[in-house]
Amino acid sequence: MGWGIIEEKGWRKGPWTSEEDMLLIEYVKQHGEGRWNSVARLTGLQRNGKSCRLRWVNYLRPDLKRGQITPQEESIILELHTMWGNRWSAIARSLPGRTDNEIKNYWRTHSKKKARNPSNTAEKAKKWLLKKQQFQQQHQVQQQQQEQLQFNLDMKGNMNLLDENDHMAPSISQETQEMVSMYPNTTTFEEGYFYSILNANTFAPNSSNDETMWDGLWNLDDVLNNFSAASATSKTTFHNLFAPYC
DNA sequence: AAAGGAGTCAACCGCGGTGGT
DNA sequence: CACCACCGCGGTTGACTCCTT
Repeated sequence: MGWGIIEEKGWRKGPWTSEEDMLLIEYVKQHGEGRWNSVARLTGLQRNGKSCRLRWVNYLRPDLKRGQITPQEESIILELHTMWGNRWSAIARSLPGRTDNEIKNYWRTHSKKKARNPSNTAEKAKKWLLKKQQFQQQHQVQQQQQEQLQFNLDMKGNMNLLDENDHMAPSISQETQEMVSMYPNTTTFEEGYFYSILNANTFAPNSSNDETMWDGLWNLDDVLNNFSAASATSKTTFHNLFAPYC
């Protein structure tokens, strides 16, 4: 690729030096982000606009988060990639402090691991979303029937009617009934479903001992971390993510 | 300890979109 | 409308580091 060389138009290529970084930071301080092609002219930096923008966006920006991707971020990346595919910049916008390049690299690294691993995360995610849809449909039917029941009760003013109508319980799947009845405090699909798999172990953990962090996402420990350990942030994040698609 | 392979990350390239002239 | 410059995005590459044998 020719690292550290001067190309024909006079632009430097390859790794950035600390001096170059300082020049670029100073430029952004004075002029703000953008107009990257002016950087060379105004600072004497021998880098083209593209290179400057990339360096700033991926490395020098002060709001960048350093360090490893957290399990929460990991779960968001997984879900968003399931929905949006390789739209790294869109995914990055949902993860403050992370860059598209970082997420892309992370995904590639972990998808390589997954390629060698027989368990299929994408399939699991699809199943998960499908179950969510089924749950929502069934829950909607249930709610409608409950509203109808309440309406009847109100009309007749007879509370005893409740018992008589018990046999008319909505015909939801056994799985969903369990989910709702066993975890009455759950108010969302995510909570109910993940609590349910804690018991039912729907996605049986892969027997391989060498599971990666990526696969670990679907293991119960992470389910607990993400949804049941009073992680309001996590729940809110998921609600925000899914709300536009519901 | 050394060599080779695997993993990680920064940076480049090409392409398409957008806005100005 | 056409052209051009700029910008942003996704794919890819290569250097460096870590791990395994």
